[in-house]
Amino acid sequence: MVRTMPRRKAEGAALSLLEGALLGLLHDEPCSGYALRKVFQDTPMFHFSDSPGSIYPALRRLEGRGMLRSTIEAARTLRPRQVYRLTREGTAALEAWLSAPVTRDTVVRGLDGAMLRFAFLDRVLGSEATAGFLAALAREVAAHVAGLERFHASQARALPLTGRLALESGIDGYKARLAWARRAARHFKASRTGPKGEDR
Amino acid sequence: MVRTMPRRKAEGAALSLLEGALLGLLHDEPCSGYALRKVFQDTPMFHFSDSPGSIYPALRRLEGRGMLRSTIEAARTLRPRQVYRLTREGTAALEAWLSAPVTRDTVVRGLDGAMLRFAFLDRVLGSEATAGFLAALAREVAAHVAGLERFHASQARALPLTGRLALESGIDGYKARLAWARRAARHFKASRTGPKGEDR
DNA sequence: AGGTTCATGTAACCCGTTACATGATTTC
DNA sequence: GAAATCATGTAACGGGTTACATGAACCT
Repeated sequence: MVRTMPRRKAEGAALSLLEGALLGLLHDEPCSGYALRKVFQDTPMFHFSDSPGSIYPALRRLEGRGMLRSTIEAARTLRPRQVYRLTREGTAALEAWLSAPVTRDTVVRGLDGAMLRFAFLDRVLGSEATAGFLAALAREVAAHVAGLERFHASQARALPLTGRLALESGIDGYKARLAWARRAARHFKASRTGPKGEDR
Repeated sequence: MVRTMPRRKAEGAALSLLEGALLGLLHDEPCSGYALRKVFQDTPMFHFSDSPGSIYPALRRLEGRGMLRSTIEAARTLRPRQVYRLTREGTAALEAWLSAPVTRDTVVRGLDGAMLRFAFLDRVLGSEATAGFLAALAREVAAHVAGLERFHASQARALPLTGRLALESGIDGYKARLAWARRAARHFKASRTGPKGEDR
């Protein structure tokens, strides 16, 4: 009676943040799992676990899904490195992930995913798409801020002090992101470049 | 760098964010799983999944750990509500979770957990502890901002444009949180109250 | 010779999400 | 009497974290 449907395993094959980050980094340049780990270790921007238990399985999964191909390099040196590179499908998946529309949900679920996508956008999809992304992000963040402020206006006195302050903190954070998005849009337009094609 | 903590090896039984949120809400007032779900649904501050698949199992787990006790309030209406309330151990666990020191890790792992804890702090631990929390948070966030700015200064020109902008966005966000924490500390001191609740 | 870095993995657990499922009660 | 809401659950899955494990190479 339990249907055990194919789950949401549809063709979309949405990427997790970690998977998106891996594909994005590998788009910039092919490298080994260890090198990716290092990036996570000493890059303060996006904190994924730098432990092998997350990266290696994720790489395997992506390879299993046909998005990555790995070749063992440095065969002579007895310290083999397994270097991963994007396949066409991998590139397609990355592009799909990056071009997913910025919706209310993107904002509500926290901006981390949006910022991660942004960090890869121009090199994969070009400046046009990046500008569009920023515009959409600004729009949605502004809408969310408005919503939060409505909530604040109507509920503030019903909330306990710390609850109210915590809410205000959230509003402040989103406002900062909004200001940034607008500034980045200007800043970004200043240096228009075509989509860099480094693949192959 | 700094290794993370031994996690939940011992009886300490660290709480997940969801569990902390549930205990915090139930500390304010006992209620049913459905009511908690509603809170998650229409409170924009902290978005947990409002689906039953997360809340009910979590409540069960907490009950199994002796932190909650549930009573069925069906009475006349033939629609039984299972009302959860904190036990002494639950209160203790909540207090322990809230009094965990604010460390570098607290900040690096994203401020969501910190803000969630803050939202419950004064009603559980009183204003003294809340003030201390804000001070510690400001200290750690300031340190993290400094670290990010060092990284920015040294790496900015090595980063691609969007990468650099994303980093700056992160810095902006933390700065907003820092300003908030300092403001909240003042604001908060303005209305000192003793720890609310039945501890007297 | 011994510690650190390079480099890759496995095993177990936890738990959040999605989807499925049920049935009573209120509301239009 | 249909739709929405109240109210509670289970099954299955994915995947991130922790911890354990191995071994070569490099530096001192």
